[in-house]
Amino acid sequence: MKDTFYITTPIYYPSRKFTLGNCYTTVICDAVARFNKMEGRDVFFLTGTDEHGQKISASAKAVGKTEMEYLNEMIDDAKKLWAMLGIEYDKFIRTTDDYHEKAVQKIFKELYEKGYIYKGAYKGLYCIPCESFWTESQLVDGKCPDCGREVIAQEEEAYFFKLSAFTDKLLKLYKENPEFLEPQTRVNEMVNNFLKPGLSDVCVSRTSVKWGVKVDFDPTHTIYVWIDALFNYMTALGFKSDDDSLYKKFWPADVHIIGKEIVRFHAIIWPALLMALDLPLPKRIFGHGWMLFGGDKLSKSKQTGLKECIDPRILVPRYSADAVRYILLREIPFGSDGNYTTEIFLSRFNSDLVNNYGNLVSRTLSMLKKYNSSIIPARFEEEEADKNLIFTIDKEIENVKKHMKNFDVSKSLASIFNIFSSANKYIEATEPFRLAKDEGKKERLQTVLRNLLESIKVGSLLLYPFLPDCASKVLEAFNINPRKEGFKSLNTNDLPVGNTMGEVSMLFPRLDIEKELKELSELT
RNA sequence: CGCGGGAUAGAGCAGCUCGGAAGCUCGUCGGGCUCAUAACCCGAAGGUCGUAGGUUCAAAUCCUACUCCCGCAACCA
Repeated sequence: MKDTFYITTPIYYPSRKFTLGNCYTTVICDAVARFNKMEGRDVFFLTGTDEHGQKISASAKAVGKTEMEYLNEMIDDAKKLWAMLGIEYDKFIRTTDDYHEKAVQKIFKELYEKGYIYKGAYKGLYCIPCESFWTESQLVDGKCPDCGREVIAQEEEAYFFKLSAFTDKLLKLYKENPEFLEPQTRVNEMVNNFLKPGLSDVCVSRTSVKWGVKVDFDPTHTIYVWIDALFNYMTALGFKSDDDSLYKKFWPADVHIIGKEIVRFHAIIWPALLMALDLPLPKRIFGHGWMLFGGDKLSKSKQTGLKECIDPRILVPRYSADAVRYILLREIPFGSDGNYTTEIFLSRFNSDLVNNYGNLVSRTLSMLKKYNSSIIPARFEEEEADKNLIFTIDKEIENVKKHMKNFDVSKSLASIFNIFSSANKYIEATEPFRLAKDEGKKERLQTVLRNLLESIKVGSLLLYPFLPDCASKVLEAFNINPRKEGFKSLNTNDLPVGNTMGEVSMLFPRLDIEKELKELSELT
């Protein structure tokens, strides 16, 4: 039986249109999912939306729509966005899906029956006109952050989950499984901030929130976010439904990729809930950093008023999905934050995609056509420069595999582009354009061309999970279908001698950065 | 003394675990090449490695104190 690989994005909250930040997480997952498919695993890639809670009701109301009308439009937009970016998910779960709601009710009841959920009182600061509870820190000048009116201390009946019972078990989990939560710095944060002081029980139902899943044995209560949202990772596979074959096949998840702001819920509440039900825990949780825009996190409320044009709905049609995927995957270092500006985006586009990769493909195929009628040549005697190139390629293949085990997409891309860069240097070292002028150097010329083709083939295969469109285009010229063949040709010596190479049209057009900056600023 | 991360060339970063001649990418300047999308290759300039002390033959790296920036701080999606 094939290895399985189950990977998830968080379920995003559609209270506003999705941002480049949401795209970041999703594109990482897509690249990791595709990479694992290429390595031959049976992959299941889940994404979706968290559709309950007060804010959804409020957002719907603000535009004069019912919750479902509003949500359907948002989800439609989200799915279009994922299609635009080439996201190939296997399932899109919505927490308003019928099967999910039913499963959540069963899970809630089971936790209650096992004694992990009990009834208590939720105390908070309440704004009567907004019907919302706020915490001390959320208040603006001591008033409701939404409407600016006075809040009053109030309490309501609520169910609580006995999170406090899991402090030691979680400490043990982190200690025994250093891979469970990464990067390591997130573990320190969790341990120092939450586990060492001891966990408190968390509120898992509300009577004041109406838009959500009802507690079936106590319908004045709505199940609050934790249990509703976190269990999507299992209900999406049919957990607690009539057909749980996917659940049996894929759970536990190989990795939940999440943003660092929700590490706490995934690394503390989620495993505790699963422990309470004696269910297997996800194998790994990876909390990535943020894409910063001029030093700020792109919160949904800050979308407007930015100088940069950061709307993927504008950037993708203008520069291609691959270009946007590239900047997202390349610019943010492993696990920490990274800066985004339009200049960085455009300059990486030109220097990496156009000059390094695009131009390498273009100059190589042009020489092959001129000097060898586009026919794939054989290798003859190997020289020092050839050995160095092949050595670099073999080394980088291993590096990419190693980095991808740790979800380090940025370093993986750096390794891949090092192959292209080495190939460009190899051209200078071997000067095939000069060899072509000397009849006696025909074999040498063929060897050089062959090595260049192998470099491009290997680099493009590795690149496919990250930039599927341009890589497919190049691989097509080699008559390779990555979807079918995976990494079968991931070596430097299997191109069939005598086959004719296909043509590759320009992969990325060179951009005039000044002009683009000007035009983009006019769009915003 | 709440917790964590950061401060290294004009910009963005690596190096710090296990001290031993300061590195990468982009930008700038000079040169080369001509197969290529004015691209590619080579070279150069540019840094008191946040500040002040300490340990050491030797500190970006270890220790102490301090300054500044960022995130988190419990029901925030």
